Order: sequence, then structure tokens, then C-alpha cells
Amino acid sequence: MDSTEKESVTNLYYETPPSREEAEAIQKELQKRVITQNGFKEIKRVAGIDLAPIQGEERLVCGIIVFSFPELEELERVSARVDEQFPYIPGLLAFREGPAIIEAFKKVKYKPDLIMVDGQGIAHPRGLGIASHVGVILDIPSIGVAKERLYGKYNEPLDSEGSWTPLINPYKGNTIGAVVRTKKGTKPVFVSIGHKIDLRTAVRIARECTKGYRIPEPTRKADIFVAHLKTVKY
DNA sequence: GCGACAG
DNA sequence: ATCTTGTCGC
Repeated sequence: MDSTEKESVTNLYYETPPSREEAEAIQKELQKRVITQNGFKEIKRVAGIDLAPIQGEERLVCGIIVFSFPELEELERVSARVDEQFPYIPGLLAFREGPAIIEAFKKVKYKPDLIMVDGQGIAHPRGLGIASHVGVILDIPSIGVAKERLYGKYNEPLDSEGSWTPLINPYKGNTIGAVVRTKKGTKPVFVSIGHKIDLRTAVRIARECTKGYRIPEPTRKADIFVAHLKTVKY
């Protein structure tokens, strides 16, 4: 690939949106940079990230809230609105939402030690879900916490808080994530390594961030934040 | 060819 | 994600 293409690999912005093939090629390159071991000493701040489309505006709004950890007291919240440049295609979510995340992250003053993204980490067909993609580009530890499965097979975890089962790559048979029951009586969430963290730690952090709701506080609060932002004109 | 398919 | 009212369950 030439220098322009090489540049596009480390950048989520593009003059012309990449084709599906180009996007998948970029994912295969970035996947090689994912680190599946803890790349931090201590986690003192965790950020939750979420997005939502602004109906009728062809734009997306991204909200990021930074919390102290493990206290989970809010330290800061920022947001950014960007034009839609890519459609939603299963497996290529980062090309749609990534630019808004990068833009909003630039405004964060209290840089987090870990970011929690609403979506998959390595539990993805090419091992690079949005949480991993953004983690690698920002070079910051990350974990993916998705509400639905994208890839992998699993057995339903028992209906008790904290129960979890492994999410397995159907071809290789290795574990790519965890199906975690964060709240009894509700559907489980899909936790996977984003970047610079191992699975057991990712599951532990997700659980420590859970406060009585199915969704961990960082992404849950970020979701409420963007739902509000959508209704405000700017 | 037939399903599956994050947000 | 979004379109959408009432409704089942704690």
C-alpha cells in the first residue's frame, strides 16, 4: 500500500469513505497492533462512550463521560457532533462511529486510563471491533461492552448476578470474550478485550462499574447523555 | 445458496 | 439505531 493508504490505517478520517474491502483491509492491519495484556499500572479514571444519530441531520453525536475509579464519581463530560460519512454495516461500525469518538476525545481534559465502548472489542469477525479499533488508534486501554452478540458462540450464563460463560470463536475454538450476567433477570452483556487489557481484568472492571443496572455506569450514563444531546440543537 | 448481522 | 402502546413483573 502507498503512503496515503498507510495513513488511512491510523486515521479514522477520510476524504473519500473507504470501500468495504478497503475497510476490512485496514482492520486486518490494525488487528496486529491489539495488545491483550494489561498495559497500565492502576486504573484511576474510566470513561464511558456512546453515540446516537441526530435524526434528519445526517450527523452523529458522541458523548464521553469520565469517572473516577473505583468511586465512579463524574469528573467531566464532553461531546462532539460530526457528519455521517459511513453507513452502519455489521462488522464495520468503527468506520461509522470512530470519527465522532476521536473528535470528542480531543476535548477530554482528564484523560482516562481506560475507555469503555458500547460495542465489541476483539469479539469480531476480524478481531477488531470498535472498542479495539479506537483503543489502538488512541493508544489507550479499552474494553468493549455490547448489548448484543456480533460474533462467536456461547452457552447462556446462569441467571445470577456475576455468572458468565465464555464467548468462543467458532472456527478456532479460542475464547474471544465473556457473556456476563450483570443483573439477575436481564439479558447478559458481551464483554471483550479492547486493547491493552486481558479478559479477566476486563470482566472485573465491567462488573465493578455495574451499579444495579444491566449496563455498566460509564456507558449507561453516556447513553443517557447522548439521548439528551440529540434533543438539543447546537 | 442460506442465514447472521455490534450500533 | 429507530418506528411505537400497552403491558407484564418486581
